[in-house]
Amino acid sequence: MQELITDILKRNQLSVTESRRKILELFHQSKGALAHADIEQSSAEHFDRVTIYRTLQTFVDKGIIHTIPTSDNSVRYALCKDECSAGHHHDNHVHFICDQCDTTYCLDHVSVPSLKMPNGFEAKQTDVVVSGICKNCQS
Amino acid sequence: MQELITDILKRNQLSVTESRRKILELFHQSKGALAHADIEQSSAEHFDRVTIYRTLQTFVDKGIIHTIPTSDNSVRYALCKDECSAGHHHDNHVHFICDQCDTTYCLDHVSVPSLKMPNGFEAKQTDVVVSGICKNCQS
DNA sequence: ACTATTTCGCAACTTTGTTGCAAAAAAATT
DNA sequence: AATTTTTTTGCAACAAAGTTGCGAAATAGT
Repeated sequence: MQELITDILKRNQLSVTESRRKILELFHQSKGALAHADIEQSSAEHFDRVTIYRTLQTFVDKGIIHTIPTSDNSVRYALCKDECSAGHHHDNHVHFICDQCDTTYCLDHVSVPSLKMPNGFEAKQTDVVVSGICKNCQS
Repeated sequence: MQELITDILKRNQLSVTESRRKILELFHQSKGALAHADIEQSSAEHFDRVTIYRTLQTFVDKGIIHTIPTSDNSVRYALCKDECSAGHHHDNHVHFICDQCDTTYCLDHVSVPSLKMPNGFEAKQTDVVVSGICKNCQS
């Protein structure tokens, strides 16, 4: 695991620091997306708030993670797939947010349908966020 | 115009106050969605920040406006269509945000496709936000 | 091992959103 | 139309979220 993490950082020309390794590891351990607060409250480790903000921004810039638009407008981040590269995200999959446990999933195998835009509108990116009950919360 | 505004407020059992009339009027004058800051910086009128927050929340509760999920996670509001009622929004249309002028449109005639969820996931609501170039920014 | 560069953590600050409460305005009542 | 009741407003104070500058510390390059 440690080697994978270090490798990802190096591939993206980032200095391998403890904060970056630990935060990236959190993403790899987590099933769903993480918010800034999730990382800050990570009991194992204490990270400075500013360091978290800067690390997340760096990862987004490098295409390691991407932000997920949520209906309650809170910022969440999830790992990108391999196709993403610096400055160029290809996250055309659907996101799912559970109403009960609030976990955010990337549904990699549900792809975004292409929609016909009205005259004059040119679509460049489509974000789809589905909410409902996830597989762990089904009674 | 004033009568329409007053009528909407009365239909929703809201006291007709100056702030509510003016803010609701802003929405009716605007082509796109409005953020809190747009209303606060409305040159014509000065509203207290707190009043704006509370008025927007009231309008959302009554089904007069709805929030739009954006990829940059800023909160925007737009007028609901007639079918919306208190506590029960029916905004299953697609939203469009222009990369250039940042205007947010409700594409009322583009409906949200239904997607097949993976086993165990139960979809309750689907939000679609398309970004690109709007009809006013085409060169 | 030493030097140059990058990153971190602290402090201070800005922006965004919330809560309690007295004053003002709107609605209901007489 | 005047008075009472209810609702809403605006202020202050606070809480949360995010940003910036800068010296100290850690990482990378030689």
